[in-house]
Amino acid sequence: MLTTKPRGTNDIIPGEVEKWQYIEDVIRDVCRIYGYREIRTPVFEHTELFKRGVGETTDIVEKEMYTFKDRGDRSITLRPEGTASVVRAYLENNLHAGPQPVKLYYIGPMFRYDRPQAGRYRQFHQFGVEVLGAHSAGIDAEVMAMAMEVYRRLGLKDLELHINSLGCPECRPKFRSSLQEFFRPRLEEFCPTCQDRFERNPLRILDCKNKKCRQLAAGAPAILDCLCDRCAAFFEEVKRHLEELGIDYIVDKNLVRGLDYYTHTAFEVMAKGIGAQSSVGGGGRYNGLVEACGGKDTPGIGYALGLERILLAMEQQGVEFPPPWRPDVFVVTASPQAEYAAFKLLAELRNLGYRADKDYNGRSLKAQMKYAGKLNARYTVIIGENELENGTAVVKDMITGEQREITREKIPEIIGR
RNA sequence: GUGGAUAUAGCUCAGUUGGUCAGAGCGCCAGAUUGUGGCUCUGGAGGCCGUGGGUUCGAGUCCCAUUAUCCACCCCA
Repeated sequence: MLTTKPRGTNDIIPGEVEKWQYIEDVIRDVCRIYGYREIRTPVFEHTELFKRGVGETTDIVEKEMYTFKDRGDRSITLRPEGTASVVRAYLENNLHAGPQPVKLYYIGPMFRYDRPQAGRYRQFHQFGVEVLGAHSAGIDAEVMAMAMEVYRRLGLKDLELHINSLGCPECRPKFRSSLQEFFRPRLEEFCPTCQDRFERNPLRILDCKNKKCRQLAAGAPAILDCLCDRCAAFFEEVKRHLEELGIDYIVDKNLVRGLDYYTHTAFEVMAKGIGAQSSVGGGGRYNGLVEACGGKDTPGIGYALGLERILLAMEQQGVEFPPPWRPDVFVVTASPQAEYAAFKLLAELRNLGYRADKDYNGRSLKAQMKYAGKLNARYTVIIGENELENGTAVVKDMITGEQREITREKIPEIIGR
């Protein structure tokens, strides 16, 4: 127990963490270019926020939240996703009082009590963006374009962008009831889950993975056929914007986001070959959410991707990562008397900005060289009794094996930069 | 929450139908005549064979439970 991490969590250790840093760097670059600014919210919130913001009927709220009472008897929940917190922060910090829209992004850990499997963990990491205070097809397309740009820069290929429209509070209820009419005659034949969904959330029956349900739902009315004129026009505009950018998409009428807050655009990005959990990101418009959280009627759209899944996909596709860390210089002592001189030289090299290191385990010269080789040091600088007397050092190129004795001030001339 | 598979040194794994079965490779540490890495050779450290019961004269090797991991369902990132 003492040496075992909690189920579904992961250590990201040196060698691995560099990949994460690389991905995060790419993400932050894209955010800068697109005008999104970072927001950091607490990893835990009042439970009520997620119940409201994510939806009482969702699996997340019903069975996946890490909820506990703190010492003040408040119900606290580790965030299962990012949108609710961002909306809360938008309201609490009066970001709606500034210029609109507000374009935000976040990167950080999320928590869901789920059974772990490939690409799914109890603590996982998401990058997400939220745009509050804008309702236009252009911004919807921008969010999707930005997501695709992140994937592109990371070198991911063969991704599919699925899009759909969920309508608005005007046309959704009509669609909902026509769906129910369609399902009602053969309701008993659906899986228990879908029967349960029938009243609470008939839209979700559309993306049930159960074969039988899929067959039964085959001829179901499509939301796209039930959209009101304004919603239909908006969806066309979104598609037109994507086309202008040359972004391929697949209209997927079975793509749904279950909650009432979700409106209009919904999208999801799929990757093959990373296991059953093939979604590497998804998002959509939520024009009802801010109001549901106690604010004024404010349009919003967001998107999130899972860093673990991105990493899986990158590794599966054989994407090259930047080379790992290595010292520029490794300072070696050829005699115990040289210890202080070596220690001081090390400090000087670091002051000059070199990635420099030395041995601290009292190793022999040979072992120090071996160690430097293991660390993949570019150069070694050796100081022994001779060099102490002469005020010099031996600089050795660890790739060519060449070495020469020079005065210590000239070391930068040899090793460059 | 449901189902399947797996659990032997830091890592990847061997261990036959229960009776020297506690091993190999890699990694780690140290040497190969006294100031030098990457190749080679030699040696060393390191395992309560996931944990707890049971069967047996005797169990990594069979049975049960438990925990963890992996994969899938559900759902999602």
